Amino acid sequence: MLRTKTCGELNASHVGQTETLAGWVDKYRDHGGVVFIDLRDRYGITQISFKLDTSSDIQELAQSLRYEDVVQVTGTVVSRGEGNINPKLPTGEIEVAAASAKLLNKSRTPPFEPRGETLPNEELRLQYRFIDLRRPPLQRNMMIRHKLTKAVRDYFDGLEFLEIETPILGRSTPEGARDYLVPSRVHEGSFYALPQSPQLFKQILMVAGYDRYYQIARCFRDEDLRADRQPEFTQIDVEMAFVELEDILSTIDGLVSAMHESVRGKPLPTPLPRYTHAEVMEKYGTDKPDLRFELPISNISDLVADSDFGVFKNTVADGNFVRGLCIKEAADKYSRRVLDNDLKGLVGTYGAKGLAYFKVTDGKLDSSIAKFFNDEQQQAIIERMSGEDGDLLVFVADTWSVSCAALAALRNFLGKDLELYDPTEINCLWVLDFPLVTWNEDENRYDAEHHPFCAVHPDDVGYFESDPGKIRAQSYDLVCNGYEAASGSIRIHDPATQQKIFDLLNITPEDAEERFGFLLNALRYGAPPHGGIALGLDRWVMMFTGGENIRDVIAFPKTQRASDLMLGAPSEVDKRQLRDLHIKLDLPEQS
RNA sequence: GGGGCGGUAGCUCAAUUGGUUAGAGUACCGGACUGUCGAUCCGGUGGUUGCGGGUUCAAGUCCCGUCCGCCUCGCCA
Repeated sequence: MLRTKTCGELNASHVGQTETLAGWVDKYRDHGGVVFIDLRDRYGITQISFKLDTSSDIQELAQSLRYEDVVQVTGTVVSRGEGNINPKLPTGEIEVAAASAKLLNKSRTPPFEPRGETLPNEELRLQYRFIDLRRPPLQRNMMIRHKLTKAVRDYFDGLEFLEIETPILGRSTPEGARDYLVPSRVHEGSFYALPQSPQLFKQILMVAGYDRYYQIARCFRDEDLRADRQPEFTQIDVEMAFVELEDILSTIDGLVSAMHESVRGKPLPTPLPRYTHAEVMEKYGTDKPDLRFELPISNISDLVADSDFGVFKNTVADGNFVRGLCIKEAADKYSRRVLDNDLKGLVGTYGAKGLAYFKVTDGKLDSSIAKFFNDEQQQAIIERMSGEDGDLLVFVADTWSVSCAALAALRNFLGKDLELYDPTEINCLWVLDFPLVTWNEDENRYDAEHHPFCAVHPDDVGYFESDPGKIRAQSYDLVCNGYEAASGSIRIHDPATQQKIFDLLNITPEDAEERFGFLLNALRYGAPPHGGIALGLDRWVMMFTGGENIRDVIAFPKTQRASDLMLGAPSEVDKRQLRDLHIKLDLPEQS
């Protein structure tokens, strides 16, 4: 070893010992006769002092050290003594008085310094990811990620789950997200697809008798990116046989609690609260509400159907909805300009045509449109929304889905802007009873809400012919801090029911055989009842680190246009490679 | 595909209504300094203002196009 200790572990108890450290120059302070180097590794920072009269041959080296040089230092651990202690460092009571030192590697002047408080733009950080990753905040994120995955493995190991890997080179299925394709050299003109998830494999593992499976699985989806979405990401993938919905939920309750304990030192209270899909859509306008704060949506459609305010009245008459939020003590928080521009603009991105608002003043509504509502209507609205003087009431009048999307977005904005919650809290809830299918207006057919292998709620089997939109699925989402943090379902385990679903989704038996034949075939050979779930590991790490960006919890993430700025990927390839694959490019004309 | 924000020294930023030689901090280079920890002090180097056009006596600034990064709508079974 080139070191005897790390830069984070020396303290007053080591005084007098001779130790060797190795690390990066985090900071240098050259006083002529004495040079101080803050030596950094991922364990911490230790100050090295070079007294230049003691040994002249290290003088030149000590004074030549610059940011990010890699050095090895041997010396005596000495107490810094009164007045020289640095309380900001865990190692601040001591320093290593260098007796000898060796430059292990000189660094070019780095484009930015890991210790800097102001970060350079993200383009540069991604290009020099190896320097960005030296920053203590990112190192901390990687450590939290490690802790979480270890907690996951320990938890499942304790329950006799097997960790089983599934292929990366798979087969394309037209449903769902766009696939990443890999051309086959051997099979001319054919392509593998990278897995969007190990969904079909894990079901087949159940048929194969591996009744408790998990995997920390890489998944790939060729869709546009977001702050919480990368083209390649990691799922904690779980499947269990001989279980019912309740068993999955309680297993995952335990997992999430164990994850929380591993990072935060204490378990989460379980069982985690449960809501129905209908309930959260009504109350929060989204299937992934952030319940670190309340701020519920109220529906006042019935109260304003007969008002003189045309917008509200006509909306209700068209069978649509007037819904809104009561923002406590916010009457003076947002100016008319902010309401009319910023907040209206916010709901506008979700299709809302306007944002109506009132202040509650002297027990009445106060705004330019208040005159269209009589006393009785005003009182009813205030009462419905539990309004009090000083509150701000805001409304969106639109279709159900637009009012949901707009108010959910507004609610999230307000929660953050008004600091309605503790940002370090981890708040989880289950959302149950999703609809099995949703009507696709464009394609004139039903689409699977979760995926086509999802079992039906036993009470709703009767709706297949009468009203498929009413069928509830045996599916469940785990929502955490407003993110979809896990999603799963009990699966269909007999081919006949599976075909019934395919019929509903307009997938013919021939289509089904073509696309999922291998699964259908497996189901015919003794498939046990089974179900599972997948957790988005990156998002969980992000929540536990308190971050809002998934790139900060992935060692080598991609940009919004899915490129790796460090690697320069994707890249063009050699003509010969294309020839081997029988691929000819047909690129759009460059202007 | 749509909307928004950004790109000026290695880095973080500034630059009035379009007007002198594009500045500051930091880094870097040289010098001074024996107790600093954002060390300090003195001096210096460093610019294709993302790229390409255009308007103008004059463009970092205005116009058109384009590239890159971020946020977002659509998209993500």
